[in-house]
Amino acid sequence: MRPTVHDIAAAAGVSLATVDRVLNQRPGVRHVTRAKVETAIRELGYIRDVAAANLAKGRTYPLVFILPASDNSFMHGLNAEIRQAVLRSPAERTDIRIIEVPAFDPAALVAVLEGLSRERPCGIAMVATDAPEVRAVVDKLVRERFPIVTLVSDLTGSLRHHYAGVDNIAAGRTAARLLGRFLGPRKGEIAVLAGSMLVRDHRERLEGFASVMAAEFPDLAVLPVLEGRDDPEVAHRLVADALGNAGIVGVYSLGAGNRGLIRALKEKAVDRTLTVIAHELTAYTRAALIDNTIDAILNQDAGHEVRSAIRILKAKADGLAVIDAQERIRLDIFVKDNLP
Amino acid sequence: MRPTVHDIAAAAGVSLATVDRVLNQRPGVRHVTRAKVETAIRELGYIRDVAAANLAKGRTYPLVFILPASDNSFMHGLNAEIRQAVLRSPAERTDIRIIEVPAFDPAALVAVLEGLSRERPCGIAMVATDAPEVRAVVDKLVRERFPIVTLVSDLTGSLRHHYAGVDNIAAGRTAARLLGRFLGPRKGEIAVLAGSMLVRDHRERLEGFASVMAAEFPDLAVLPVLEGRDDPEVAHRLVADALGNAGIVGVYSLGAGNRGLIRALKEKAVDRTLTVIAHELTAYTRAALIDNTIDAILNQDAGHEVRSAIRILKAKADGLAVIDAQERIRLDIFVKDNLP
DNA sequence: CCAAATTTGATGTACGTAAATCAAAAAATC
DNA sequence: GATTTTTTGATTTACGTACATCAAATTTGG
Repeated sequence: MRPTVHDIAAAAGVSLATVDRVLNQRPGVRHVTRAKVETAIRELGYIRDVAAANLAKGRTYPLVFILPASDNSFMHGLNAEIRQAVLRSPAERTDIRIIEVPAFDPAALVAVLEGLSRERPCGIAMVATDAPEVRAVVDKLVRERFPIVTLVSDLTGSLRHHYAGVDNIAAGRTAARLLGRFLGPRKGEIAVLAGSMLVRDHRERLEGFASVMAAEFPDLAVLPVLEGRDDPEVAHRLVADALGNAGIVGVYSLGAGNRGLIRALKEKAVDRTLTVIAHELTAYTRAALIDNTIDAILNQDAGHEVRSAIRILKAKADGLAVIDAQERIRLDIFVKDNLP
Repeated sequence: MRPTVHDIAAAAGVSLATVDRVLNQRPGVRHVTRAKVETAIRELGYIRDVAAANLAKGRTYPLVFILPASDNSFMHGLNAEIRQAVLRSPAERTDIRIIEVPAFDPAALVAVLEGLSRERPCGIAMVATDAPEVRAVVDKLVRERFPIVTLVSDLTGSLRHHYAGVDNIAAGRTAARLLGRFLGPRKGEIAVLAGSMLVRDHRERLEGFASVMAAEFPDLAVLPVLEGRDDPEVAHRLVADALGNAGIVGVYSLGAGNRGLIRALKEKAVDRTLTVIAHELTAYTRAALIDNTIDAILNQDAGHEVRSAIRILKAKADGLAVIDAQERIRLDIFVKDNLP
């Protein structure tokens, strides 16, 4: 049987009340007594029964998710996964609120974060916009002991406790490797379609992609990035235009707006053997993978990201450890044979 | 606030004791009364607080993991992950026991399962050996209300509640697709190294591999399977011999014993451009991926499989639902750029 | 209608922890 | 040494559920 507070009290030769004072860092305990209790805790290997404690406290975990108000499949999916988590709230003792902020707007994000400082949720998960002022508020909140995890898009250099998302540089590198290997001995040019180079994850994917391309596939030339603003219409136009260039042998789509990409490919490239790699598994990209318009899809599992963020925020709020391997967000690679 | 047993009692106009009798299926309640209580439960949307219930019951979950006594990296890793879970037992209220049985020995497995029928653990996770007599005991145990999940290797056609492992047919198909695409226009022969065709997961991988190869890559001929018995020495000999055939352009290693494969490749194929795809990420395959001896690794995450099996067995024991998406075991694809 | 059997209610204890109260003891201050 | 302050102990209640006991009410059988 694992030891209880009673065992600690007996071992330390103090009363239950004193043990409680030490455990919950209440005042009114001398240093020597505190030390005695802490020794007993260590020696008996006491671990607080979190379930019993939460029951006694009637504790819930008020969590806030901050998302950009972007109208693309991925953000919709992420939103849906959070709402799924809300349905599980009773069992998980969570109390989840979603706040949408204008996309690419650091000031708005900062304002929301400042507001939360007063509201005192027990954890914050946010899709970070990469800007110095955001970093500053995040660091301030972390110093005020708010657990914060970044979601999907990280805020490097900040004090955030954890990043629940994929390694985007590795994703770009992987895309380059697959594209390069799929193309084999062919020479030619590669079109890259991104959302915006102002978004950190897109920049990182491109960075990883370009570096592997340059180093390992010198026969393939990466063309200047097409910025489709994650909009299917814009993407369609840009790709359709680009495909006028007969030297293009491959396409890497590292952002959203794949619906436009797919349409352009079907119109313009029926007779050509383009190799195409895209990000994010949606109904559209899935269909395109099956009908061979796309050759591979790189994906991050939004459900895993949300569940992981919740687990981590709860653990941080309780000062508990997490299982690192469980919280690593993988880069899923799909070809038509391993679709879920 | 979510409703409690008290609310149910009040709503149904009965006492707490009666609600308790209904909830825990104790005798001594008339049909009409039972129906009243059940209606109240439904209408208030009552969900039992599992944490509080477990606290009151002093409940633990005695779980049994049955593994083959195979001496390969994957099984060692699986074993290690279970021991990690044992370390978390206090917090998770589990009580995990590992039983090793001789590999490929249905009779031994059946004997162990029969024994468990008396011991009454609240859940069983097993690496299944695919044999009719095993299926029969598993079905018998399921009918006796034991939660059972198969781990890594499934027992299709049985009544097991869940399979915590990858889709091996899809894995084989994926390997074929990657190999075929990596080889591009090259023609030649493909060597396949397996452990044993008596093991279901190996048979399935081969089946998936061969079908995609035949259907989509007619220029690549799959050679007869080399059965390396998951033994590095045997694998080394077989592969070294096979590489005498200059027509071989690719290798698919779908089992264990990759240490032998890698050694043979480094000795015999320095001057050749073989494309190699192997299963299971270990220290050896990882190194080989990095030094370009292997081109891609397909992997199943043993840690995820173990944690998933535990979650599912606990949920089944409590009659709770699971999050399906969370329990899907993915086929991880690693190239040198997305190694964890 | 009475006795026996069944069903229901009332109540208490327990699980491990949190949190509060009040009294008692010890330490610090003058 | 008396007084104030700080520290500690003892005890109680609560969280939501499980489970046991005993009494009371209701139903059933004869």
